[in-house]
Amino acid sequence: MSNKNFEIKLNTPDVFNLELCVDCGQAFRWSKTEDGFFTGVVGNSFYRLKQDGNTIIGETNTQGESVKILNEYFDFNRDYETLIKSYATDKYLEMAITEYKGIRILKQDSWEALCSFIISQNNNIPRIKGIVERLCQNFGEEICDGVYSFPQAEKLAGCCVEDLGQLRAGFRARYIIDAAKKVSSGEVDLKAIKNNDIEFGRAELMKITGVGAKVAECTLLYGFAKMEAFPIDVWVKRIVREMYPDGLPEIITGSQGIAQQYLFHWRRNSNYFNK
DNA sequence: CGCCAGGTATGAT
DNA sequence: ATCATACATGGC
Repeated sequence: MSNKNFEIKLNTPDVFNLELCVDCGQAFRWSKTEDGFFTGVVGNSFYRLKQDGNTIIGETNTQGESVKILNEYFDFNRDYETLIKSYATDKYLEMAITEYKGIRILKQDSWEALCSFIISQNNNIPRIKGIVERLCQNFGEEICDGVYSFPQAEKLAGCCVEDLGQLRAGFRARYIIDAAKKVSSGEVDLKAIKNNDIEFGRAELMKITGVGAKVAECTLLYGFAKMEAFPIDVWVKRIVREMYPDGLPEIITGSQGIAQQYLFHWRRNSNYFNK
């Protein structure tokens, strides 16, 4: 590919860790290469990124505003330093942050997030990535050599379950199609979800077969940047039961989703739990 | 091989 | 309303 190189200087490098951001179970299109770069697709652009202290070294296939796009994607204007300071008053959040500082909630495409988290249900992360990759390979547009965009809802709306057989998505295939049909027809209005409160979004998304409370929360958090969304999966269930039997700490109110990401990753990966 | 995975739909109490 | 079970597939 004909690469365009760029650099991003981070104002607060201590609250950004590229590897943690793209590999903490919130996005499924990034992978690490032998040379320490992370490759992935944002919108219709392919990126190769590497963090070196306060610098992100980048390459992309498209001419354009990569820096601006990634500033938005990584949500660099959000003040994580202040947030993390307030979280540190809670014992367990403090432990999670100490070990995994640098996690941020990415601002992903709404439809991609919805579709990805439909696929995520009762599934494991490596396999989710595989299904998403096959979905892109089979139904997306080739944006550079062997790299495909995430397919539009309109494209999938015309598919039947058999058409998705190659994905090996199992029982989730019909859910993907139902979502594609309802989103492309406007029966589920993603723009309206963006512009309305979270309760509206919950009700709207749960019109889709295969979207329950958990997938709806994930979509609202990762696909609509609604930081008050709080997905409860098996790991968060565990941590609530073990650490917060009497309720979550008050300080996370308004940014529960961010706290959730730290706790999720910590509970799932930390040796503190002697996994 | 068996248990489990960033759950949800469905049907039975 | 709450609870049990099936669900496709494959990671570990």
